[in-house]
Amino acid sequence: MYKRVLIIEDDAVLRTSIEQTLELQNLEPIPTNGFTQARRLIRSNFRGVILSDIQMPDHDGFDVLRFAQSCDPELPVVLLTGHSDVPTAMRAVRDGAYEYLEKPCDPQRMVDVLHRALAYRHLALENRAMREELDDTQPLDDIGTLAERLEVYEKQIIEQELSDAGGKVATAADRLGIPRNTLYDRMKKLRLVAKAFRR
Amino acid sequence: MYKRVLIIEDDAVLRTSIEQTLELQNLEPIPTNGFTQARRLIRSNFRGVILSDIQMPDHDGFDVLRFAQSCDPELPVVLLTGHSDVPTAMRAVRDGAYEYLEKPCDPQRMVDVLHRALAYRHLALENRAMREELDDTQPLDDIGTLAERLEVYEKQIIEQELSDAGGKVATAADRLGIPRNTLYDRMKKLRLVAKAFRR
DNA sequence: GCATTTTTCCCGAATTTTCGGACAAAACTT
DNA sequence: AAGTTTTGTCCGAAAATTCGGGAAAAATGC
Repeated sequence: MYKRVLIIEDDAVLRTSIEQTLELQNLEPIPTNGFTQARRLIRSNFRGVILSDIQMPDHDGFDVLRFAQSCDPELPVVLLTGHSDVPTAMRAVRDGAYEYLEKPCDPQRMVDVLHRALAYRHLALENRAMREELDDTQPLDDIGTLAERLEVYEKQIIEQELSDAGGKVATAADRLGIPRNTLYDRMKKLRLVAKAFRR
Repeated sequence: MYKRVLIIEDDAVLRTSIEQTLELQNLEPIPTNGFTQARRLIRSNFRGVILSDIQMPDHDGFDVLRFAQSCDPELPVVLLTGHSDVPTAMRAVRDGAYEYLEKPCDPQRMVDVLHRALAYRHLALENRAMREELDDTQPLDDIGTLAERLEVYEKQIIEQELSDAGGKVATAADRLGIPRNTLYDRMKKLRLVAKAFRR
């Protein structure tokens, strides 16, 4: 499970306090003092979540939220808010923030929320990775004759074995249980050259 | 995105009120008056989340939570709690509840939380489905001669086409771009019988 | 630069696969 | 129940693939 929490908080005291709380709960805080510092860490494949103060001198929590959402709509942003700003925070939640926490907040509450956000993030990225893998294997349907469809697989298998053997046709043929010459025959038909697999 | 929310609430007035709130937000409430009634709807592939009162005459929210978790640890359970029970609810969250809502709660807050829970649920089930699909395509490695490995794929392709054609060998052969007799030849070699694909 | 390995191609025979024709049995129309 | 379609099987010739031997070209090692 993911553990990284990108903290965006200008108040050094509060930031350190949060850091300690998270460390005690076996999370990995990444402290930053504002949007500018955090910005370069926010990307679509960030394996963690964001915990940002909503009121800050240079940029506010909404800037963080907007930027994070633009990088990845499935990157959870938890907002820290003063009591007076609760209505604002609730609106932020409707705008895509994952959750808000009222300052000062119960540490246990904070880690509960962050754990949920991390679980969500984990699922979202795992999902994305699997989707990509599936896309690779999907386009093997519908069209073409049986022999044509099989050629796709044959090509994949031979490429795999050739790649494992570092382009050595002899060993690849061995692992495939066929004579060298036969593999050359197949390679010619599939327009494969051993050179492409040298390492 | 999923919309179903299984409501477990003994107070008919509150239940109806929640129902209306959810319907207005384009969600699909499934009202029940208690654990007994809800139990048969809770299963590992339930495409929605649970919203349960924590204090009820027959069984309490913990029974619901325990049962739901035993069916599926990734099935979110949101608990409704009176003000005095907040500490209990927070403990429940640590025990696996997705979130708690303090009664009487802001309707907007409720739908926000439910939406998050539904999004999580959606990801969790999608994930599971993809994992199964990937497991199917995985065992295509390492062992056997080239011809043997290809036979696995050939079998899959023919099975697929035969299944689509409802066991009609002629149409399957057509879709595969080979004569009927050839398909019979292949089927014999692969020990496939058309009967198994009739519907 | 020279020896050795490896790639790549060609040949031809043995084997396998393809595919059309034919046909009995089974299944379905009407 | 007769007629039509579909299934499943066998045959045999044409086509494709396999595979061992061989040999030139290219790459690699020393």
